[in-house]
Parts: sequence; structure tokens; C-alpha cells
Amino acid sequence: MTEAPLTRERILEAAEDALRRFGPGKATVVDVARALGVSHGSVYRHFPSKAALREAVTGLWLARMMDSLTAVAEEDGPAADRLRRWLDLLIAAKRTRACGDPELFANYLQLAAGARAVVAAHVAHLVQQVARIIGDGIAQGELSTPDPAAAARAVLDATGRFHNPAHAAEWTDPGIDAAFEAVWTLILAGLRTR
Amino acid sequence: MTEAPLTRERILEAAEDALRRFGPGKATVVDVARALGVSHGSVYRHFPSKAALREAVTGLWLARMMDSLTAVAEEDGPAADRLRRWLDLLIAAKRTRACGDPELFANYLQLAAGARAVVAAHVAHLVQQVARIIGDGIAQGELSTPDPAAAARAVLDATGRFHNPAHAAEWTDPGIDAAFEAVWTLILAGLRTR
DNA sequence: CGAATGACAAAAGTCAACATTTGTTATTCG
DNA sequence: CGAATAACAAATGTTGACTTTTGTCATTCG
Repeated sequence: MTEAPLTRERILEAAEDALRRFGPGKATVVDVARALGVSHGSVYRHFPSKAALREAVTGLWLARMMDSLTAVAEEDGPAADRLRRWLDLLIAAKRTRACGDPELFANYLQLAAGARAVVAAHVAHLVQQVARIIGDGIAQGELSTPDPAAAARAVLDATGRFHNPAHAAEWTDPGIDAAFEAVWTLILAGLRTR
Repeated sequence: MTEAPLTRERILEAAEDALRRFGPGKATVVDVARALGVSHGSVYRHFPSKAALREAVTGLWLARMMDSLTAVAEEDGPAADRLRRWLDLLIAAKRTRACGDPELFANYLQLAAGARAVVAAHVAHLVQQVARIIGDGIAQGELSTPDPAAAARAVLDATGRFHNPAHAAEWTDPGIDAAFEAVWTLILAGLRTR
């Protein structure tokens, strides 16, 4: 039986597993070490703190979520359609994770509450993708807005209720889809100014 | 020395005072009763529960905040200017209270977290005022939007980051005013569709 | 009689002893 | 020598006995 070496990757895997099994409140670094058959001190050789380990797990989790979004952001085609599909995907991804991956979502929620670097990076990444879609729309004459970067940030801010985890409790409201439709109508019109 | 009778109003006054002095976590109905020189049982003659008393206090507090907003909503003049001034006032009022009335703001925050009736009524009231401004704008040919009621709701949702108490922690961010400016540009353009 | 009281039970909150977890470091092991 | 460990101090969390608070109601008082 070969002994796999203790790598950053194996620790992240075990940490994500522990986080999912026990939740962000109960998972300890001793749990992670036990799953790997090592002492908890060894984990601290690869991560400076438990917080750093949690952030790294969240980073991977967010990165996986970004994959399908990136695909839409990099498509060709009408910018308005792409932006709408991109937002739908973002909202669906957040909702799916809130329901289907509650422990890791709670973990993300906690990190988002404190202004952790990994979350800021995630938001910056989202803004960049929206900016790209809006930029394409302007290039094709489909959209028109004075400051595309500001508009991208504004689109994310304006739709925050539907994807910001701070509002997760509202996502089961019956009127939530109608509310998004109204906001979408408003901002799409705003992006089409001439 | 005349004995003032124990009325709903005197209880509300004392309750607001206690809430402000001790904060939502520490104020008890015994505190309220003591300030009035009665037993706490008497308070329960006028309010069915402590929660109801807190809601009533919050209702008054919100109603006072609405006064200046209502004035702007009922003005004449260009709808875009009025809407902008109305939003500025709403945002300023929320920020002022978050900083200057932290105990009652914390109380409001707790009630807003649970979906209390008094908060829902407050939001409905806000929507109504925005709808009025937008309606005026349409009548004057200044604005144009398919569904004014939906647009009013959308304006409030889209600007939530700047007035929803769930985001109070972000109100000290350096970029918050620029972010609002970007959202304002976007939604104003959206309301001017033709 | 109706408003207010105070004694009471149940629920919620407090606090300090105790246990676990985090993070460090001197030592062991291959 | 470098990776892992085990023993440790400090920080954090848990527990359970105790106190306060909430809400009810039979009784009192004007």
C-alpha cells in the first residue's frame, strides 16, 4: 500500500469533505487531520491558519461555480441575451448551492460577512465578466452606456437581492422571480440608452 | 399631583426610551413598567406580547422617518429630480439612524431579519411613493415604462444595497457613493425608455 | 365592574467550571 | 536534514446550575 504524500491538494479535499459533513461550525482541523491519518500540526505546515484553509476551500468551490458562467461570458451572440443567461445562471447557481450544499454555502456566507479576500476576488471576477458582455454589446451597437465598467458594477449591485448570499432567505419568496423580471426590464432598458 | 392614566401612547413612549437606553438585547418589559410606575402585568393589558410592543415602537419610528420622504413624493416638478432627491433622503435617513440611533436601528434590523408585518408595511409604503413619482413622470411625458408599479418595486430592489439595513455594514465603504451613482445612472436611463 | 396587581410556571438568558480547539515549538524519526 | 509529531499554552466553545424574563391568571382595590 503506497503512502500518498501530504499535499495541499489532499488537505483541501479532506477539508472540503469535513466542512460538508460537519458544517462550518463543527468541522475542526483535527477532523481534517484525522481523515488524512496525520496529526493536526502537519496541516499547519501547509496552511498558516484554519481561516486560510477555509478560504482556500471556498476559493475552489467558487471557482467551480464560475466555470459555466465563464462559458456564457465568452460566447458570441447578442449581448442582452448573454447577459440575461449569465444572470440566470448566476442566480440558479447560488440557489442550487444554498439548497443543495447548505454546509459549504453557510461557510461562504460567513466568509462573505467578514470582508474576506476570496469573496472580494470572486466579486471582482463577476464584475469583469459582466463588463466583458457589456463591452461586446457596445461594440456591436446593441447596448450603449457612458461607462461600461461602472455599468457592470451597477448591474451586479442592482441584482444583488437575487444572488447576494445575504438575501438567501428571500429566495423562497413567491414573488422573487417576478421581482427579478422587473429589475431585469429596468436595467436592460438602462443599458440600451442612446 | 395628577395621575396620568396608563395609555398605549405612554407605554410606547416609555418602551422607546427603554429600547434606546438599554438596546434591543437588554430592555425588558419590567424596565418599561418600572419607568411608568406600574407592574409589568399592566403592560400586557395593552400589548399581547413583547414582540408586539417592539413592533409598535418600530412602526412609530419608521413613520417619523417617512415624513420628509412623503413631502418629496407629493411635490410637483420633474419626476427624475424628485426620485433622485427621494432616494437621497431615504439613504441619508437610513444612514443617519444607523449611526445616530444605533439601539433603535439594531431593533429595526432584528425585526427586518424576521419578516415582520411592520417592515413589510414600511416597504409597501416606500413602493407606493416611488410609484407615485414614476406615475407623475409618465403623465408629464418625462418617463416611460411598461408597468409603473413593477418599475417602482424594481427601483427599490435595485437600490437595496444603499438603504436595506441588511447592507448597513457596507455603508462606510469608500466607494459606496460612486456605486450608488452608477446604479442611479442605470435605472434612470431604464425609466426613460421610449 | 373594570383596571391593576402580584404570585406563579415556563421560557430564555447568564455565568463560571470544564472541555475542546487552535496554533506553536522542542523533539523524534526516517 | 526535513517532514512529522506530541506536548503544550492560549483562545474558544460547551455544559449545567442558577437567575432573570415573559406571559398568565386568580385576587385585590377603587
